[in-house]
Amino acid sequence: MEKKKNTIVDVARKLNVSTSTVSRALNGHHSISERTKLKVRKVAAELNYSPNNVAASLRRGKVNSIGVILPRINSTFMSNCIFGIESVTYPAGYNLIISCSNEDYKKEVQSIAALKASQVSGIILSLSNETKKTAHLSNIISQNIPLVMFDRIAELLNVDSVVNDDTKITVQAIEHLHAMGFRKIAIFSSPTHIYVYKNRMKGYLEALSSLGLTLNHNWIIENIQTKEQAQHSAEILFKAKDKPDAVFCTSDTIALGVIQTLKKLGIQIPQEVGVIGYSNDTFSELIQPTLTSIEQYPQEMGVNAAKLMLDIIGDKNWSMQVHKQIHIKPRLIIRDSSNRLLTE
Amino acid sequence: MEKKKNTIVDVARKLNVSTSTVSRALNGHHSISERTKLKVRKVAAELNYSPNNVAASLRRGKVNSIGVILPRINSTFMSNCIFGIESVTYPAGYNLIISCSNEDYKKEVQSIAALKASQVSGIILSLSNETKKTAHLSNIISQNIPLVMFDRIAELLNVDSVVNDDTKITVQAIEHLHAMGFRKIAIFSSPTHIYVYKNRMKGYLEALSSLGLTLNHNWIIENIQTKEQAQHSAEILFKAKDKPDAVFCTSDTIALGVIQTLKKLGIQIPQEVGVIGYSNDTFSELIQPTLTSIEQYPQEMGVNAAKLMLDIIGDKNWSMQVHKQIHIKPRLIIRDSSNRLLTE
DNA sequence: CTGTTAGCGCGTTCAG
DNA sequence: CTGAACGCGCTAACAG
Repeated sequence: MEKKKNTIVDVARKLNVSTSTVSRALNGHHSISERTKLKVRKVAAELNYSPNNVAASLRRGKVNSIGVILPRINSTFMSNCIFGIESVTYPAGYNLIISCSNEDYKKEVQSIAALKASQVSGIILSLSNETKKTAHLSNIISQNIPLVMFDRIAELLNVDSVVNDDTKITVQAIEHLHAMGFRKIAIFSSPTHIYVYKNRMKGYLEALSSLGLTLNHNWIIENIQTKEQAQHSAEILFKAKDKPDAVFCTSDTIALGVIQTLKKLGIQIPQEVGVIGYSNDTFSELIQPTLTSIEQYPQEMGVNAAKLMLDIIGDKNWSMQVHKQIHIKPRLIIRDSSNRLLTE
Repeated sequence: MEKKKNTIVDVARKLNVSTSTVSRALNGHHSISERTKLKVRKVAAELNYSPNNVAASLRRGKVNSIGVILPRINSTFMSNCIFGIESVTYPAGYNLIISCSNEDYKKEVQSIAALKASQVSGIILSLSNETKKTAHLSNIISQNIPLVMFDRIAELLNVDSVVNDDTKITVQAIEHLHAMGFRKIAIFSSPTHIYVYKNRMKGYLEALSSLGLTLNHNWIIENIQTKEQAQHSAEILFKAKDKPDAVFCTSDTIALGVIQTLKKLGIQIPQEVGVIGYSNDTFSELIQPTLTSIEQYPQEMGVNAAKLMLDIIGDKNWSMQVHKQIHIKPRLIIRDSSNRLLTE
């Protein structure tokens, strides 16, 4: 019953060859005859032999796994990123060790340490909300462990990364609102110390300035993280005297909250107020009114982050000094919530 | 620059102690004085020493990772399951190696082999659509590698598992339709060779029989996998003479397709036709009409699958002969798409 | 409380 | 084309 697992020694013994021969045969070494390879494979299968990657990794000094640390795992955006990453790393023979920081700085630091201890070939990372220090990342870099960041990157750190052109697409979104006749545009944003939200805010401000729209500080709502917070802030804003006529939101969830509040207050969308979201979540084309949003191509982001990682791992002359940044171009998807032309 | 990583030997040398002392100190062994522990930790930090888990795992004969194989990774249901799993395995000190079978039998088999080679402590699995043979699983079991299945389990295999009471909740859903006055109830189902769909179909048939409703074979649509297929089949069904007055769908995506077709055909929901989905996807409460659906508590399923796994791993006298099955009770969430009382 | 010794399973020299 | 010998970094006996 409780027989021990067969090792390479068992296979070798049964064939009366050395373990080196078995090792080479199973790894497809060219200096082994086809006949021997066949025999070895046959016996290995008979014994239900499965190579011990732990031992192999120790010997090789190299592990076939890549670590991934994400702020969340159960969001449309992030799960599609993972999907993209996996589609590249799996065919390349890498395991994916996934860790979720839960937007918690401490857990992010611990996860980094755990992955480092596991000797992963590299780490793909998107920062948690709470991460403001980056010593844990500098540490990784100084140890020559390949690091690729995506979406929420650490701007000041010199690493390979995959990002959206958040600023540019936000400018485009605001221009679209302007073209639809909206002039009093508010923004509901998640915390702007985070790279992507900082850039969206930047785009908002740039667009307002270049379009000659007045900037009203009461219309800049930051630190919105949940639908409930969005509803709350929207209720206050739209009951005030000085109301905006459009809201640019840095996520679809926020936009959903805004829309729900506007409906509750009996405000017509988009006739009275236009709304734009961000991320193109599944529900955005299903709600009433359908939500104008920004497609970020998360799967593509994952694919590119993984490719970048494989490039680094495979590149013997990889220099810490040179870094690539891949820009994935997002797309503004215009739907009813901002489209006055449809209704007037 | 390219200095080699510090090992336990470097730490020991610097302190003029043995490697065992360092090892024990860092692992919190009780027979080491606090003073020594402190000194060791200090020097380890100075040298930026990070233990090599690969070597430790080889020595211990035990790896601190758990493998997870899922048919998909970017679905609300599955990503919430992962979230639940991670919330249990992380605090217990396990890495999560995630692999996506992409509903492909071959990839599932390969992933099993890869995880086995990685010496994972156990495997948590939900079957791919295409999996009909289970030799790869029997193999795992025969090697005493803990296996926990959830949701789409292999019924004939004797393993620990976490499931919903699909049959019972489906009966309840059909009874609800009956209570709302629907009598001609159709079913749109994904392939019924898969455990969960088989049970939903079973519940449908049981309920029809016990309620004394006539069973019309034209109203049993199987093998629906996508929204488009659902739309197509709904179009045919609702243009036919012999129309049902309600549709029970085995997923929200299918229900969405049905609803879209009904709207297109100008059929009133729920006045003329009632619709029920399955999974309680985010969009189900956001569409028009809001969709009656079944909450499966995916996060709970993940949590329980992970707990089951830790139990097995921790249990020295674990017997292959005894298996637990945890039932997560789903909940019928009644919304407008089936609720005639609201509208009549 | 600490040190010595041995070996986990494999891949890779170096010899033939 | 194949074998012998070594050691990757660590932990667990055993010994003091």
